[in-house]
Amino acid sequence: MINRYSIEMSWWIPRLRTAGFRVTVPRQTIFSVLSKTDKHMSAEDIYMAVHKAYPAIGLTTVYRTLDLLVQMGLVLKFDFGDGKARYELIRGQQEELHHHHLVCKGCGRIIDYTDFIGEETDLIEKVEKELSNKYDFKIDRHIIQFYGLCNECRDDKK
Amino acid sequence: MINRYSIEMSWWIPRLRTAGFRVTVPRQTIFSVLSKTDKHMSAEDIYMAVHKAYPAIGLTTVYRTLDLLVQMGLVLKFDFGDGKARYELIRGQQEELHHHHLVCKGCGRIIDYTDFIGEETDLIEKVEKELSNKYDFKIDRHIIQFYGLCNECRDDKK
DNA sequence: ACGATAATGGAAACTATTATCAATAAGCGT
DNA sequence: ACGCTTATTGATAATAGTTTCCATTATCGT
Repeated sequence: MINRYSIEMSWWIPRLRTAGFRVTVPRQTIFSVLSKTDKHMSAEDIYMAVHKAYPAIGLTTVYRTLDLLVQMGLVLKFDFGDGKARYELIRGQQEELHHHHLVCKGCGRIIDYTDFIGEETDLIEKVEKELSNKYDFKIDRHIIQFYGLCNECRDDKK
Repeated sequence: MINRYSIEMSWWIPRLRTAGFRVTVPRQTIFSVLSKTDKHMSAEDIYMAVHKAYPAIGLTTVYRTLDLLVQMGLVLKFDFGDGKARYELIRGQQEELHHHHLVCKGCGRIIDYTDFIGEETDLIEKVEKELSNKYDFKIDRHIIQFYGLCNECRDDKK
């Protein structure tokens, strides 16, 4: 199995160029890894995946590239309370792709849920508008997360 | 100014005792600091405040005591994305004390808001119930946070 | 193909937090 | 009030994730 994360032209490359950044092998590889998973990978996870295809790419570059992608609004960075950041490619702004997270405190499993997302979004928008006015904030992001124990982790404790 | 965080008998002490824990000077001091602020203090912040009254109390003990208070459900631990945990005493479970957070990514200012808290709580409960069933989770906690820039931090960038 | 300079990689630095362990002190029975 | 048992403490060292430094490399406009 060679080069599972192959490099190809894709929509985000012009965005990099337009913003004045260079299109490099590490950047393309990291983006490719993110685009091919539905997991919530840590920097280390991404580093290891990238490492398989291009062993020369360093962990530092992974961190830098993730920061860049976050700055550019192509990637979301999450904290699920286990001490390491997780990254997720934004695939679109359509409602059906937007989701929030349900996290198991036992095993760290993360579930993307979309149930009630419409209702949540409506309320979020309302609250966001109110808070923006009242506290004179420019709000650009929100977090909704649920924490608990999944069935397996619950059974273990019994 | 002596002993700003003085020690007195309070409601949480029986709870410690009942749970089999000893009531120590560090624990009382740390609790007292938390009970006298509306800030969202980090472990270091708390350590420094505690240090003024009792210089002998170490940072390790602050961390341990905070963990204990979190385990006992007396304190909430938050992460606002700046790499250090923040702690907040739970003052009651009444609706008017429950709140969520609005965080400035510029200066780190944190605003407790209660606007629409009722509506949020209703929706949260509904979603929580649905997710619990669908994914067989026992959910015990949720996070709702808004991130943005406050007026000052926004002006700086212009 | 050339050159300016953005980007990279490895090592060291940094930061928040946790583990170790001998010394201390809370709270029991007396 | 006095010991005694053992939970708790505090200083130090260790850990983990992330960032900084800086000499080397590689992108891309010319």
